[in-house]
Amino acid sequence: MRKLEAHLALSASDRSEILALPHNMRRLEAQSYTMREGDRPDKCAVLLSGCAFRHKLTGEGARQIMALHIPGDALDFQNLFLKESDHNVQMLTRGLVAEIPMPALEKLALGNSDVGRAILITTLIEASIFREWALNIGRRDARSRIAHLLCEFAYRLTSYGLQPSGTYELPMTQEQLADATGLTAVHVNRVLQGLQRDGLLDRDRRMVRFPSWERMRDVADFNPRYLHTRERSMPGNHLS
Amino acid sequence: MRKLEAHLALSASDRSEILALPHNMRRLEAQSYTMREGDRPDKCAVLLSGCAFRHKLTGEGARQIMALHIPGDALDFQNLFLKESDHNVQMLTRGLVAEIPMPALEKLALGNSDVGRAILITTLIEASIFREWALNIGRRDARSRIAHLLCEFAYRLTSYGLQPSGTYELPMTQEQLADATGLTAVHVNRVLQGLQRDGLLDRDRRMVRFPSWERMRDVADFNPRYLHTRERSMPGNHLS
DNA sequence: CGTTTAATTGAAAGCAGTCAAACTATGTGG
DNA sequence: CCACATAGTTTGACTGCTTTCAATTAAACG
Repeated sequence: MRKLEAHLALSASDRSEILALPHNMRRLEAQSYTMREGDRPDKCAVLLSGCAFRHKLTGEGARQIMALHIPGDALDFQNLFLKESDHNVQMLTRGLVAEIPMPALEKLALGNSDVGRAILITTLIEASIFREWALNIGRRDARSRIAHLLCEFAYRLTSYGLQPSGTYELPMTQEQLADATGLTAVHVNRVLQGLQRDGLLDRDRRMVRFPSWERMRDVADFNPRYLHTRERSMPGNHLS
Repeated sequence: MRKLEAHLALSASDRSEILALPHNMRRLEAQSYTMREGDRPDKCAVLLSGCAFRHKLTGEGARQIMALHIPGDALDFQNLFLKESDHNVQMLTRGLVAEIPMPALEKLALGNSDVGRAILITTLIEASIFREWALNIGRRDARSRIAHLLCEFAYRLTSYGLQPSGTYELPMTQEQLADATGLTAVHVNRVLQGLQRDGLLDRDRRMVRFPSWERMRDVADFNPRYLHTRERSMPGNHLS
């Protein structure tokens, strides 16, 4: 079920230990919070279906989204062992999560070195994504920023084998896209139209398609190295 | 020596295990690299003196700095267990580092759960800093961004007890400051002058002083929660 | 179907960037 | 110890990418 744990590091009977973790399922509506800044993290949600995002607010209320999450992602590894969450995690769509009590998870992380390593690696890859986003927001122009976000999402979806290839649904409003790229919704709209006009992007509602992955990758300045994807063959797609 | 390890979590005989790690000292010049994007990380540098910074480059060569490091920081926890570094770490000033072979460090991290927890917590706090920087770059104006950077550096210096209070040396050029805040050096210069004109900042070379910590904190929208500083009394300073 | 939410469009304003030159430290060699 | 070279800071004028503000249209929802 939560086998995504194992995706990042080899495991054997570790699987059973993970599956033996106490947990309870919860169905969540879009926009509902999994974690709020200031909360004491007492459980770790694992996304089984639906998408989520991670964000912070300035004192003036401006929002910055710093990560997107897809099914299989653990949402609260970032809060392990910390007393107080420093950011928010919210559902993008409705979905299903498994909530694991933090103490049980922490105990397993420390007790089983395979699991501990898998968790560390997962959190380090998340940190790598934060860094790439900082670069994206700080040093690329609007067009590249948005293209980069689209590429990352496409790549993560396909590399985890949930979708065949370059067409997918991006479950975000343009305002959320703006908050993820450090832009305004109005400008996101214009840039999206620009990409479309230049034949880099097809859109219909939330569905997006890249006529050419290579061209999109180039305008996005997208290099998947930072995702540290396992070097295993990725069947049925032409992404690289 | 590298007791900073222990700062973040209780340890006992763990200390000796850490001190027993094989390592060799190295004196590094300013600008020299500790780690380059694409490298296979085979050792972890721990900063004993001097400062360092972490950054990435876009395909066009623009640089984004995403973290600063002060003495006591381990520079390469972010690369533990990863095959290929996704970013660069470079010295800001000349300094001294202790290089620990990754395998030995990884072995200790997995074998000793106190050390493992300390390392996880440290990396999670670093991740939290990346998130705050994304917020800073994406959603604050130039003045707040720079003020925030100055506050973070001041706070981290004092909270680790290396400096008495609000006067310190920021060992960065304005160009580096620009790359850390997603601005240009020219604009950084103007904003710095603006802060000075408004009595928020005193400068002399690389020395900076805040006439009023509170006012600076306010323009910076600085809330140290994200640093997860241990809730212990911080003697001899008035920061909060 | 009416109501709310999201996407679009246009015009105007502004914050930050660009370019280029001048100035000031800092450092090195003679 | 001074002259030259280099790196970093400062200034001015101008440009432009993005934001703002407002209004309109389209889609989503119950």
